[in-house]
This record gives sequence, C-alpha cells and structure tokens, in this order.
Amino acid sequence: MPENVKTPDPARRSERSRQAILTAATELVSEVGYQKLTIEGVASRAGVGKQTIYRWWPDKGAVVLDAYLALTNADAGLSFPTSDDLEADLKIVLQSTVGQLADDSFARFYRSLLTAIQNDEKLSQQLNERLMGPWLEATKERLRVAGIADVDLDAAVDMFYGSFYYRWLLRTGPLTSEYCDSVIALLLRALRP
Amino acid sequence: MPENVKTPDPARRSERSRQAILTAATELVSEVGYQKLTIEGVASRAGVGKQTIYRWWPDKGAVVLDAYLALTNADAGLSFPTSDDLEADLKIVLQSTVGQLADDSFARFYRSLLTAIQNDEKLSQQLNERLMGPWLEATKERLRVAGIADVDLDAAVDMFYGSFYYRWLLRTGPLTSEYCDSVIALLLRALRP
Amino acid sequence: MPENVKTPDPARRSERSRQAILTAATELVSEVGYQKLTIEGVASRAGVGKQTIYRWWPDKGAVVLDAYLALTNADAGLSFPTSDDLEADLKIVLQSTVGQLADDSFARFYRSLLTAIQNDEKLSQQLNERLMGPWLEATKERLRVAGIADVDLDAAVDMFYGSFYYRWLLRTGPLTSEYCDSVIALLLRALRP
Amino acid sequence: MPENVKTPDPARRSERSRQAILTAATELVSEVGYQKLTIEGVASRAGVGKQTIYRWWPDKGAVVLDAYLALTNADAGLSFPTSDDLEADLKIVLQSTVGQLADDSFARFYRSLLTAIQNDEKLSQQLNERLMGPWLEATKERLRVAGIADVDLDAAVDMFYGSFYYRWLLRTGPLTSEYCDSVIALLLRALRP
DNA sequence: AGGTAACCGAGACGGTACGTCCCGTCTTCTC
DNA sequence: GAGAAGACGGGACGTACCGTCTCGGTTACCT
Repeated sequence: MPENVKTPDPARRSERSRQAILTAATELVSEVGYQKLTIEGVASRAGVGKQTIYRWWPDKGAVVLDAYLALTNADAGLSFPTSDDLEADLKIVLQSTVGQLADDSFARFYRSLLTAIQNDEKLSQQLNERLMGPWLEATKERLRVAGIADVDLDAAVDMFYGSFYYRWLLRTGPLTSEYCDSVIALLLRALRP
Repeated sequence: MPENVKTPDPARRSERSRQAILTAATELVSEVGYQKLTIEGVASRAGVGKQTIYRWWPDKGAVVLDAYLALTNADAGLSFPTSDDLEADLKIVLQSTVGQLADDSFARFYRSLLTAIQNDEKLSQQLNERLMGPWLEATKERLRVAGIADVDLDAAVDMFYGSFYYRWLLRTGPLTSEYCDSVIALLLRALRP
Repeated sequence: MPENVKTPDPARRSERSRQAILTAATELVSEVGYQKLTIEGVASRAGVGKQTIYRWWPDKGAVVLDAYLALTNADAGLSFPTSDDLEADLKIVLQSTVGQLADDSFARFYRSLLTAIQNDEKLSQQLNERLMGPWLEATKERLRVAGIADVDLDAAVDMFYGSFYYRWLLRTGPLTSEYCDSVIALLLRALRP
Repeated sequence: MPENVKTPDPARRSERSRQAILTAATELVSEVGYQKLTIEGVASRAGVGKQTIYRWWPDKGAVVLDAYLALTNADAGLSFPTSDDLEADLKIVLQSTVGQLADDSFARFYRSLLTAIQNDEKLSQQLNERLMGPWLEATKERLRVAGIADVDLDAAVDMFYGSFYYRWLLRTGPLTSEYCDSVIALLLRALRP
C-alpha cells in the first residue's frame, strides 16, 4: 500500500507560523463569521503563505476547530464544579455557558464551529473527542456522584444541554437566567426518585 | 416616500420557473449539501436564468428554505397527534422525527437549512414563524391538554426536542428507539406532579 | 461528435474590454517583457476580470499576438515600396526595419512575440498567415517585377530578412546602416544574372 | 573592498551533482520545453537539493546553456570542413545543421536556448563567446581561404546562416535539401567576382 | 586524529501567478 | 415586462514554483 500523499515533517514545522495562523483565524471568525472567512484572509493577516496553511490543515473547518481548541485550552482548567449542592452546581454551569454565549464575538466563533461540523464528520468526531465528549462525561459523573441512578444519564445530559443549544441555534427564544432555573428545575424533577 | 427598490410584479411571475427552481434546489441540496450548492447550479439544472432566481429570492439560504417549505407543505397534514395517551403521542412524534432524519437525503437537507440560519437571522425568523414556532406551540398545547400545569412549558418542549437536535447536530450519539423512550420517560417524570 | 467546449458568443463580446486588454498587454510587454508579463497583470491594468481574458484567448501568447496585430494594423498601409529603383526600395525596407528595432519598447515587444512563437505552433501559423507570409510574398513580387528570374526567390528573401533577424535575435552584432548596405549589395550580386 | 557576495568554493563542488543536474536539465528541456522546465523539476530528477542549483547557477537559463554546452562539447570536434571545394564544404555544414534540427529532441533544446537568450543579455553574450562567435569566425576564415575578398564577410555569413534560422524559428517553410542548394547557389553568386 | 567549516539532500517558508468556479450585476434578445 | 442566456468585474479557490532559509549528515581540509 504505497502512500502517495506527501506528508510534511512536523519536526520542521514553524511554531511562529502556527500561532499566527490560529490567532488570525480566531480574530477573523469573530469579525466576519465562518462563511466569509477565507484561507487567503487568514494567510494574509497571519503574514503567511497560503501553502503553509494547506500544508498543515485540510480545510478552513480544521483551522477554525484548532483555533477554538487553542483558545479554550488556553483558558485551561475547565472542570465541572463539585460542591455538595447539585442544583447550585448545575446553575453555575448553565449560567457560565449563557455568559459565554452572550459575548457576541465568542458566540459567532462557536456558531461557526457548529456550522463547520455539519459538513464534515471527521471534524465533528474531533470536536467530540477533544471537547464535547469529556464534558458530557464529566456531567454524567457529577450526576452519579449525586446519587442519581436508575436513569438514562445520556438522555438526561442531552436534555440538559440540548435545551440550551436548541434555543440558541434555532433562535426560538432568549437565554435568560429564568430559563436556566426552569430547565434545572425540570431536570431535577426528572432525576429525583 | 419613493421606493427605490425595484419590486417585480408577482402577478407576472412564472409558476413553471418557480417550481423548477425549488425542485432543482431540493435535489442539489440533498446531493451536494448546502455549502457546495450554487445559484448557478440551481439555475442551470432548473433551465432558468440566474436573474430569475435573484429577482425572487435574496440569496441561496432563502431558496433552500422555500424549497424545504414546499417539500414539507406538500406532505401537508402536520398536526400533533391527539389521542388520550400522552406518552404514546410523544413517542409517535419522536419516532417520526427519527425516521425522517434516518433518510440521508432529508437529513442533509435539514442540516443544510440549520446551517443556513446560523448566518442569517432573517432566515432564522422565517423558519421559526412558519415552521418551528407553530410546531412548538402545538406541542405545548398538547401538554396543556394533558393537564400539565405549574411548569415552564417552553423549557419543557426545548428539553424534549433539544435533546434530539443536540445529539443529531453534534453527532454525540445515535438516535435509537431506546433513546426516544428514555427521553420521554424523563420528560414525563419531570412534568408529572 | 459532440462539442463539449463552451464557445462564448462573439456577438456579446465587449469591445471596450477587448480594447483595454490589448492596450494593457501592449504596454506591459514593452515594460516588463514577455516572460514577466502575467495574465493577472493585464487583467488588473485593463480593469477587467481574468475570466474575460481566458474566455477569448487561450493563453498569454495569443493575447500578445493580437496586441501586436492591433498595433501594426493600426499603422495600416504597410505596402512594399515600388519605385523603379530596386536597390533604393530594398534599402527603404531594411532601414525602416532597423529603425523600428532601434525603439527599445518595440524591440522588446517584437522579441516577446518571437519568443512566444517558439513554444506554440498554432501561434506561429497565425503570425505567418497574417503578417510574415503576406510580407514575404510582397517582397518576392517586388523582385519578380524587377525582372529577377531563374532564382529561388524563397531562399533569396530568407537570406535578405534572415541576415537581420539572425543578428538581432542572436545579438551577434549591431544593426547599422552600413550593414544594410552590405546585405543589399550581396543580395543584388546574387540576383543579377 | 569587502566582497559581500558569498562565493562558494569551486574546489568542494560535487561533480556528481553537477553532472546529474546537467543531465536532468537536458532531458527535461527536450521533454517539456524551456518554459515548462522548472528548477524544482530539475532538482527533483537530479536527486539534488534546490540550493545546490542556485549555488552554482543564477537562473534556469544558465543551467540550460551549460547543459547545451556539455552536450555539444561532448560531441566535440566541431571544426569547419576544409576540402578544396568550397561549395561542397558549405553543403556539408548546412546539411549537418538541417540534420540536427530534424531531431525533435535536439530542436526543442536548441529552440529553448534561443528563447532563453531573448530575455537575458548576459546569457546571450556567453552563447556568442563560447559557441556562435567561434563558429562564425571559422566560417569567415573558410571563405577567406577560398579567396573571397572585397566583400563584407560578416554580412555574408549572416545571410548564410540567417536564412536557415529565419525559416526555422519563424516556421515559414521546411528545411529541405533543395533549400540548402538554393541558399548556397545564391551565396556563391554573391561572393564570386 | 579531531574539529570545523562547507557542501549536500531535503524541504518548510513567504510569496506570486496560475487557471477555475462562482458571485451578483448588467445587457440582449424572445415570448 | 418577465424570462433564458450568458458576458462582465471581481474575489477566492487550491496548486505549482519561485528564491530564501533552516536543518541534520557527510565530506574534506586544517590544525
């Protein structure tokens, strides 16, 4: 099975260029959105040749994902809160999410990412492995710790986060603090025995 | 107040062209997806001048939405089931949704639509007014009829549908029949007093 | 034999664009030479989309040829001089050629054309049909009128013009007035019985 | 006066690489022509780093010239024939030239070389010094030996060779044996008193 | 004999131009 | 006046090479 694809040598990769590209992508996706973001635009702002982007990423979706991961990993320690009050912990998580999405720049970025995913299963997998998956698992673990059992936890966390994503992606309503409370209240009623 | 915008006369509009365009758009969005769908491609397949499309729709998002509406309205009778068994009715609705999304062609179409609205608030509004809104309202009404009260129904229906959209859009898991059951079970536990 | 090639409709061709392209090409070939002339450069200077060039010409060689033809046809009435003094007529022609080639801008243009020809037989044919051929024929006719016979006129005119092209293209020596005289003297000795 | 230009040490030059480069260039110029020949292509086929080419040659024109010289020097003994029959000697030379140009591979190579010198005066000078000049001088000497005098020999040899180059470069006609005879006949008539 | 400087292969880099695909507008001609 | 057709100025695509620049590795000279 002869590999015809020229695979560049990661050892020789320019860290400076990589950073510049991710930064430029981050800025541009916030400024103009995913659809209007162009590889040429990223290359130009990063002061980089287009080929340097195409050498390391297959398409703009991959660049945007990497840019997002670089951004969130920078924020780093995103662990699920673990007090002894489940309701309070859930509220913290939702409010924090709502807070982030209220930032227009971040919102545009995140929306772009989810848009990109729709046409690229590989990208979607990566996002799940490196971001959504761990987070969903952490959420389920928090529920288990709270003594929740005899319940399909996967469905539970999907309802928990899904309600928010649904509202936000389809723009069927605003993400208010009251909405957080309602969702949490309903969830807890569903989970309590 | 002179209107500068050239508003074409809808009376003279060619129904034949309109149909051809919507059909072409429907086919193409299923075949190549939203991103790779082009106005020129639609015009060409529809045997129509590009101007005819630009005259009646502002952009490809609008065409795709119209194509989708034409498709679902054709199926017509989309009313929420109203037996005396709420659980059964909810199951019917979810299973039917799951069934539709299992059709690759439809799934690509629907995914395209949701992609399109991410970058176009006007489109999003239209979709909500003409499709999502009425359906959400019908769902809430069905719950009210079942005697559900003292509960934030908006949050409830968001959790109901959101769980599915979340799984499907983020591809965090498969949409199985068991998953439907789990979601409905949780929802009913949350709604029952 | 189905023609798959999209042949644009010449009737709809924009004369304004055609002129702008030929003018831009003429200027650029004089300024930077053939090798460094780019389609993008021509399009940009002409205020024209690249596609408009690619629609009507197969490559930059064809554009340069057309530009050259437009230039010389503009000068128009290029007919071989016909006095009753053959030597004088030949001298007029050579001196005029030498004069043109002394103009750096024209020289670069002409050199470009001959360069382009070397890698494109079709181009070469066109040049011969529309420029070199008629001119060689006119030269031969002038010799016939002067009563030259029993001689291979094709070889004679090739020696006449070839000597100049040879010097000029290979840069083996300067094109002086004395050189003209020498060539003509030799040619006449070869032709006189 | 400090020399800023990095002059590599010729003593350390790799003869193996030099040969490989010239061979690769020779092959490629015959295969794809001068315009489509690339430094990267030569380096790749020669199994050589690009820098090794740029270290020893200023541009691809210089490489092609060197490749040509290596080729012809290999054939070596290029001395003008000197029998006591001038006409026969001239015929030998022309026929040999025609023979070479009939070889498509050589023809493409030679055409490339002449194309290259059009945009590079330095290259042109080198070609004249090392190839054309000596040969023209040898031709003139042969004519002198034959007792030709009172004639501009420079013009004579230009007409001799020029006729052929003219036909060949402009492709105004085929290079046949009869054409050789015609040119020689005319030349001799011009030179004989 | 060991150190070191230069050449070498490889190929990543910032760029320019390629030739193609569409965009949204404009123009022409037909029905 | 709507519609089919498609040319137009323009922007971006993804690719091919440019000429420069590191990066080990391998010579070949010089202490």
